[in-house]
Amino acid sequence: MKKPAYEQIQVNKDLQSISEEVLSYWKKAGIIEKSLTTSIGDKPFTFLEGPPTANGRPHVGHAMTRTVKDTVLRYRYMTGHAIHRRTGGWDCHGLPVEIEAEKHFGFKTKKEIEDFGIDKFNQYCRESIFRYIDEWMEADRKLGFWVDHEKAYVTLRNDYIESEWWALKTLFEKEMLIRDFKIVPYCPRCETSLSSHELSQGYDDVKDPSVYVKFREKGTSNRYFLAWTTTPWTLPSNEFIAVNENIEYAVVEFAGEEFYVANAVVGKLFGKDARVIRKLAGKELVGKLYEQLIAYIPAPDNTMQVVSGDHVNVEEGTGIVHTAPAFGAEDFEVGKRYGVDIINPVNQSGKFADPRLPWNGKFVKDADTEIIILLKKGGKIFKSDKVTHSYPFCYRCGTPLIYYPLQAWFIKVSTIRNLLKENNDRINWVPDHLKEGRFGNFLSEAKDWSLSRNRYWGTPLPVWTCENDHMKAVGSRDELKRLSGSVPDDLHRPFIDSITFPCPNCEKLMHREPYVIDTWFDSGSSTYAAMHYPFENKEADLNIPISFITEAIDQTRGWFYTLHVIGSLLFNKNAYANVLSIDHILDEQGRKMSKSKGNSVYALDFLNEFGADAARLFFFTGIPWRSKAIDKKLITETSRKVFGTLANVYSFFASNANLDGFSYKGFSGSKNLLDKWIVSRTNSTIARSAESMDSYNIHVALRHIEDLIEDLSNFYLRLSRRRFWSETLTQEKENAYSTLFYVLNNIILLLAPIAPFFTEYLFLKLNPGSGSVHMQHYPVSDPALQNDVLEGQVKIASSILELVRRLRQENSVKGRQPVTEILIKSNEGLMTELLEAMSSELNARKIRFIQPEERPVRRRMKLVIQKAAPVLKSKTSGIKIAVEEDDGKLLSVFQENNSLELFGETLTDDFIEVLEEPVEKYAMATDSRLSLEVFLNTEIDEDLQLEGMAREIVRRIQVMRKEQSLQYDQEIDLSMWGDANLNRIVDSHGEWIRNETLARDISFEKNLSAREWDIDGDTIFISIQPVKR
RNA sequence: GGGGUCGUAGCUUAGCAUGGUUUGAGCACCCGGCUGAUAACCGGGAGGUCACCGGUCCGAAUCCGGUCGACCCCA
Repeated sequence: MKKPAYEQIQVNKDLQSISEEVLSYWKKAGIIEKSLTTSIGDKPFTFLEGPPTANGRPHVGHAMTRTVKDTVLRYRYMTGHAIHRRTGGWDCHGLPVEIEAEKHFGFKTKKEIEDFGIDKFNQYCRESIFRYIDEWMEADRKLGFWVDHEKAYVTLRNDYIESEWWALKTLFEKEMLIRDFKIVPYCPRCETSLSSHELSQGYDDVKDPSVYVKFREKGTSNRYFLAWTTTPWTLPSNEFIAVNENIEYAVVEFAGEEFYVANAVVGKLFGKDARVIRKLAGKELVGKLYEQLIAYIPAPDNTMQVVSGDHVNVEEGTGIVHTAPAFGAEDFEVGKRYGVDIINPVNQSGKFADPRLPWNGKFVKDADTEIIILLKKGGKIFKSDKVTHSYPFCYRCGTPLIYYPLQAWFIKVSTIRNLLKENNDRINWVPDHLKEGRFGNFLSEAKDWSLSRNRYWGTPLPVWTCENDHMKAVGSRDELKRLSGSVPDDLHRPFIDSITFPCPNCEKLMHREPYVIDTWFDSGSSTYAAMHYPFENKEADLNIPISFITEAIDQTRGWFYTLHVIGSLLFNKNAYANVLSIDHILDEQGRKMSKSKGNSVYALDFLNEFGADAARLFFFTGIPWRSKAIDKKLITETSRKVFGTLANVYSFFASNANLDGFSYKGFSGSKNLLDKWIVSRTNSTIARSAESMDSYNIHVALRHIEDLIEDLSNFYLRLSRRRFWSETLTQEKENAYSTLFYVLNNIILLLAPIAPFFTEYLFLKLNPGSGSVHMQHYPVSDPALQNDVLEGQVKIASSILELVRRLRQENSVKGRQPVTEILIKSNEGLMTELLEAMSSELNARKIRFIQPEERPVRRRMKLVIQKAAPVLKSKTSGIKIAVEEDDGKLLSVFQENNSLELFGETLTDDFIEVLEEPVEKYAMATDSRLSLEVFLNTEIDEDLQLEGMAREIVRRIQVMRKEQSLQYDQEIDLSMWGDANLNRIVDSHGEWIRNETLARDISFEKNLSAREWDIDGDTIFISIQPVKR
């Protein structure tokens, strides 16, 4: 026997085993390598992987971003793009890694780390960051994420670090990288400052003291400046109080004392008892002096005065702001402006470290209460309370942050805001509101980037200084070697720390500034550092702007931002051209996933449960940039709908094609109208799908493809089935096969970027030995094959079918029972051929399009009782009878005059409604949208009934054939007997029955192997015997 | 406090840019049917103040303003 061309499949095979089968095929055939190293076109397209850190397990959100990346890349491959930089990347440095290491060793302070040894500590960090690398790889494999992991960039490599050194030196020489004293958000536990993006991740609501403090005006006995603070521990460091020159202030007498406050808050603070003595402008307060509040540490010269500050407002507090230059950015600026010494009794662990203070040694926040009690005793508190407000915490260790003066290195991002905005104009944001919204606003307010970290595991800052404070930035290993004579094998701390060299200016020994840099600078450098630019590769090889990046929404202020800043600074252009930002996946209850809640779903578990293709489909169900909850039912349902249907269609195709010995040799068109239609639908879907994919609306593409699958299965195939059953392989049947193949194959191609496993599986069944679906060209729509008129016609046709089905249902006329007549009223006619294609479904002797006036309806009037009765009173029932039993005469009067005189009453259309109902025998259904009306003649005469019975019998025989697993072309001997009028059925429809069931002849001989059937109350025995060949 | 996104049936949602008859689907539910793809499929039913209020307009789910609620970002 000839081997069938199309391998039959198990229709309900689970996706997981399909995946495994495909994975082993890919491996065996080297498909992945081929795809990574070749292309089917040379249009340029560049990708950049946003590097994760592999010290945590990949969860379902990672699976989603990776799916989006993969889908776009597969699509670009299929559209003839040569994809550059299709490699992975791993982010290695940073505080989170160090925190893990500290936990491991049980360290609580930096001193413990240093005593232990930075080399050993960093060695542990280096190992720990790849703790889950195997799980990441396995998840990527199962997900089908095709990137080159072997060429992945790794931010801890010397080459990567060296590129960053080049960048930092470049910035240093442009004076964009500077050292300054600044008040920074600072974690006293980690003993490091935090960048604004790190800061932003740690805000939380917290209860803090809310204290109104009385600063006594110098030279008065009872007049005070009233200031508000939530950080009492900063009060010993108070040096100024600030007012806004443009605000109106008042002097208020209250409980025997006088207070300066903003006029706007008088009522809020003092209630009705307040007596305003006088009002004055903020300007008049500036320069007034006051007495030091807490005098353990003497006030420096030039302090304890009222100063002016634009940041002061009346929305919170009193309009008078306590100013401690050591602990606030704006406060620090004031101190700088007045050139005063700073009172900073707090050490870098966040503890008071001044023996003059009674609370010396305490953590600042723990000293709050003691300070408040002290002030209360001194009568220096007006009011003390608690307030809940949002306060920053260390996003890793949870310690409350403090603002603290540190020497630090900055990139002066605030000076290039305009450049950042200009470059942003060149970026295509998806969704586009981010461009001007969240991202754009952030750029407009870009802050200087605090780059340095007093930590260990990170890219070392390549700046050396000498005791005369000369500075030297080093931009490469070679340069370092020239300067110092040696370069360590590992550029990390502590090895780099011991490298010194004489100052080019003063010959004094230069030491490296002891910092590592913000890890966000690492990942933001991937555009060039991943390629060891400029030491290897030219700028053109970097392909900046990168064509496409995508990550989750949180990267708007993270990686998207740092890439953009660095791209603007170093290359004066946008780092990427298209960026897709997706939202998070929530748990089944719609809650955010988090470690602390323990509700995280891990990528591998998710993939194992549903299969990669189902998971991937789910990621593109709904809008990717809107968060969505995991919905198990939805996942299985969508997957069944798409893959189950395609498997069924394929199975139908394969079994019939094999029977006929059909094999596909290209699509050359078909004259059959349904063929033309599904081909048209295919081509319009291709066009829509490609357009959506090009604009990164992958979910829209998927929706179009799903619609096509629905049309193929539930309309095209349903109506075309009979064409595949004819005896021999005619040209007409050949066309049907090649059409079905063409459509199915195109659907597989369209779906390939989204569901790589299942499509590969079916593609290879359809095209044995053809390598891989993922290396085919994405379909291109042919406008010549699109036919909008035809698509519109089929919409009407399918609506007619639905209406007829409904009518049959409502009138208990089975689908198999032929009817005499179906009448259709439609504004638009229907092509005859289309009608013919539908005829077996419609199952009517006659189908006729009619004019509006031919509609078999009768009009009659109805009295609207609710409205009429109150007016007509006792005449109501008489009029009701007259109107409703009208034989048409009254109606024609009413239609002519729009009113009717009856029993001395005038009935207008307020009271009378004209109804239409089908005349006897007919049932009516309408589709108002397409303005269709369908009438079904429900009268079944004996002749029709016999035919219906014949059909019922045929169906039973087909079931028996199937139960006996007969081949479709197996002939049978048939015998039947029972109480139905079998003789007459066989007389009139025997020939047809024999044809349909491949029965050689029909007998009425009783036979023990017969099966008993009940058909609408009649009992019939049927027996079939395969004919031996 | 500022900014952004969103609010349509029990759930998931389409439609909204370019306003136009009764806001479409799918799931779930109930009723019925089909059976040479069959753990598939079809028909019907019930379920909507399109968050609320106001404005523009002949006409608003759609445009404008405000309110409320959810989520996110910033301070």
